Amino acid sequence: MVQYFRPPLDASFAALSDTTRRGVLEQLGRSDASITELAEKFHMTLTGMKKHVGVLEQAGLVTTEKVGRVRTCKLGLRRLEEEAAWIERYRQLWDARFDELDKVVEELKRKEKADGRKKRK
Amino acid sequence: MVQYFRPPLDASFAALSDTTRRGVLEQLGRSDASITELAEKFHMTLTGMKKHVGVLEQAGLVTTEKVGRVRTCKLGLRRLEEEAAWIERYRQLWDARFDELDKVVEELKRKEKADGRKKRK
DNA sequence: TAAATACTGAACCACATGGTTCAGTATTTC
DNA sequence: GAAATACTGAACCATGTGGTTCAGTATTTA
Repeated sequence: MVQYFRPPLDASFAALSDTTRRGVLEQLGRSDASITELAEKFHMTLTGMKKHVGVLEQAGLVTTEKVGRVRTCKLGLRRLEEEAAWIERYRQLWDARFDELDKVVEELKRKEKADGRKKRK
Repeated sequence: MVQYFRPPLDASFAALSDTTRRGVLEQLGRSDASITELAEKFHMTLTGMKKHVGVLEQAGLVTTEKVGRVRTCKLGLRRLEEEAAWIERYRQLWDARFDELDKVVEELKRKEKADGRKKRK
């Protein structure tokens, strides 16, 4: 819970690596909610949900405000831009890498053919 | 390390939540590498790197093959499509949500003005 | 065949995670 | 003012994480 400092991408990807927390984000995308409401929706104790919200808050994905006895949770400022960008970059790398491998395979096939011809000659 | 079963998004986001592992993916995007090579590049013991590769492998992000005494690591089949899609969907939710809030704020401002006029009347 | 290389598995460490219960405190509500 | 509500913090639990060391095994190389 303390999590003194983690690179932001580490923290947000870690926050996203739990089904419940992704669900909470989706829920908050539809409407703000109190800890109690979230705990009920996700079949969990208040304390348990509070911890999840804490993780999301640390990652900048959620902000909360307590008014009276109710703490209301909303989406935070982080819009997953860096995360989307990292993944996009990776996908480009991946595509390039597999294209390259395809070329190598093609090259091998061509050589094989040439070899076959040589041998047959 | 065992990780019997985790929803795929859980596993891949968890795999991405570590700087070293993201680095390994970027490296493998440039060229395949042995465990030893990766361990050196990331200043870590062989055993330590082997664990990271294990996590990436479980998440489908890396595949490995051992030939002789060398285990070679390459990018796996998972291209982060579901991950990109989840994040994209979230960003749309986020935008919609904040547009909505903007409207609410506008509405409040308009009412305030109207109230002001009433009181002054 | 001896030595070097490359990995592997077990065991350990400190700390994080995802949950719980229990015992509060602060705020409403009746 | 008593009771209900909403949260909070501490403590606990089992398991996971990110690393290590140490003691192997298997494969090359000289």
